[in-house]
Amino acid sequence: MICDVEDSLHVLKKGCDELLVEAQLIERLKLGRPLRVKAGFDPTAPDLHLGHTVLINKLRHFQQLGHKVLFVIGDFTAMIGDPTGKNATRPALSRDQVVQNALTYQEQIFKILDPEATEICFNSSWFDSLGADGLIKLAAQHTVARMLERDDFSRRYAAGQPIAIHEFLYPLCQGYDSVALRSDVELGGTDQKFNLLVGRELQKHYGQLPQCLLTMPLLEGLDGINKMSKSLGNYVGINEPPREIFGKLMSVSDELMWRYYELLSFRSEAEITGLRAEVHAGRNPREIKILLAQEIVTRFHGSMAACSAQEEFEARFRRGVLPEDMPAILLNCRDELPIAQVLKQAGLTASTSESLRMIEQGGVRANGEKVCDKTLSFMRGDVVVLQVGKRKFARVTLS
RNA sequence: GGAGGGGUUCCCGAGCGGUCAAAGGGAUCAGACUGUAAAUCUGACGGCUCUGCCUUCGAAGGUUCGAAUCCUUCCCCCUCCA
Repeated sequence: MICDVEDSLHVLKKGCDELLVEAQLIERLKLGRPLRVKAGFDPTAPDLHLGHTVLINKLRHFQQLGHKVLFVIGDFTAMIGDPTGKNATRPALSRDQVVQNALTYQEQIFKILDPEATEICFNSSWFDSLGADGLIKLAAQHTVARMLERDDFSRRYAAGQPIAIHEFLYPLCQGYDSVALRSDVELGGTDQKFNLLVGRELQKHYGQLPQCLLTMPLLEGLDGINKMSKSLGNYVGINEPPREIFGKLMSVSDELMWRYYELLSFRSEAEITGLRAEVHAGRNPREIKILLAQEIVTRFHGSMAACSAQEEFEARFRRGVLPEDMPAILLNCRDELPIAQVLKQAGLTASTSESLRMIEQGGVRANGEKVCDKTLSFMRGDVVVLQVGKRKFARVTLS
């Protein structure tokens, strides 16, 4: 199972941003035992998105080399929230919610990871018993000056933005996870480097061999600028319906597509280089994007789903065909209801004002016909297929 | 504890008594075009019983014919000094 050290290292370093400290990792690989590879996830957002999978794919590499994955669910640290400039303490999740979210995680990560070589841990299990005195001892292991080295803190400090004291606890607690788990390696995004390093420091303080760290590049979201995150709404969730995943991936810019290939595709570097060459030679990037969308949908939903997602995409956006399964909405009305109301009540627009705007802009269709008359009304008993923009549909029945 | 600066519509950010539902940018949405939910261009972007009405500029009061803009109190943030 445990392969040649040099080969292992090559696989593990592929696509990674930084490996610290390489020499130490080599030493550990030479020990020939399965390494304890840690990665932490925040249970407040149980829906994993493609950004998370960059890391999970790397965990998979470790498993393929015979190592053990410690999948940490940060139910304790979630109360703090990783400092991101928002100084609001997140509400504590109930035990039930955390367990529920953890189950969702499992279901999702085991589409990539091997359950046999994965241990799921909740960090509340060691923090609950740490106590206030333990926390103070932990906090005594680090200084404010060191803490302010973190770029996020230093930037905010310099810009005169608030930093709440509890935010300092996050790196400490994440670091303490490594102590509690005696991790050999910790993975994280590049934005996690500071936290991962704190783990190393703390392990030394607690008399352990410091973990090695491996950072992975952050995946840009659909906008191509910010990192993929749920709160920014630029994400592709792996539990989303196949057609959504497919469509979102198709909406990525031609340039960003290559980034996604690098970080998400299981294709070899050679294959990807080949595809690039083809586009360079004149092949339509659209086709290459379809390949990517198919690969990703297949990974999470199977190849059947990928095929039908593609068919539907082509039908809808190239040929303008209405989708087969659109939400059926039943609205009550006394005798007649103006179209602006119908659109709002059917959830196709957020407000009547928006309905009217959409009509003005020519974005509304009723039974396939463009609606130009804002005063159009539907009568009780009418059944109408309404469309707003290219992506929102509903079959509305008035009763 | 003292002194000063600041809180504006989803975000950033102008406005500093009327012409302000509030410049500009970003995000978003719609349309055109296309190679796609790419790119580009155009437009929209508080709500409503929509040629008018209602609510919004940290909160509550007040001055005024009229306030995001002036005053008072309160809440919150930042900087410097202690």
